[in-house]
Amino acid sequence: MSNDIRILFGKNVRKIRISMGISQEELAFRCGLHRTYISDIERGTRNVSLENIERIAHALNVPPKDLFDFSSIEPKDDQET
Amino acid sequence: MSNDIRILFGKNVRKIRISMGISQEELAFRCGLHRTYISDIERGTRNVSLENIERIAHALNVPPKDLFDFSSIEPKDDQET
DNA sequence: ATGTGACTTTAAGTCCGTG
DNA sequence: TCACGGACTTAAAGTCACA
Repeated sequence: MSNDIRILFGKNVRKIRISMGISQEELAFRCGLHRTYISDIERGTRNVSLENIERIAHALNVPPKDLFDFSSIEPKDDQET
Repeated sequence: MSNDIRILFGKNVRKIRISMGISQEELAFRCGLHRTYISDIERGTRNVSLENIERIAHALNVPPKDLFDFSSIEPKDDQET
């Protein structure tokens, strides 16, 4: 079910934001984006475009591709229990 | 000058497409997107959003984050004059 | 087989609010 | 501090004709 790149992307944003210890509002401010928009993104309800991906990545101090690293969210079902 | 994520993204799409030996038209078909839209993306004139990023990545048989791996395009010579 | 300007439709992104 | 809705403006999606 890889349909939801929006969901995975949002989870990554949230995870990194939380790890930085900042609020959605603070992240929004650092991105120059709207408070409610960040909320939407984290909940996977928005189809974010390239330039905003970059802005968010920059505000989170990570390269954009880190926001697409879903390995820690969607573990490889490799059956390594 | 990391402003141009559109450019870098487009270059990656093109690079991978070429390496697959397919045309823009063929890629467009595999993505379910329009031929001219792919052309625009590769030239960096479009601000592509998440779902189309995923479609393109899928059509190119790479994970989305590969399209954000700019290391081979923007070599790291940290000479930021 | 691709680049490009123009165009219409759809969704991105803003801003007001409430619980 | 955040989820979420409604209404709004701007930009992305998607298509075309022609170079």
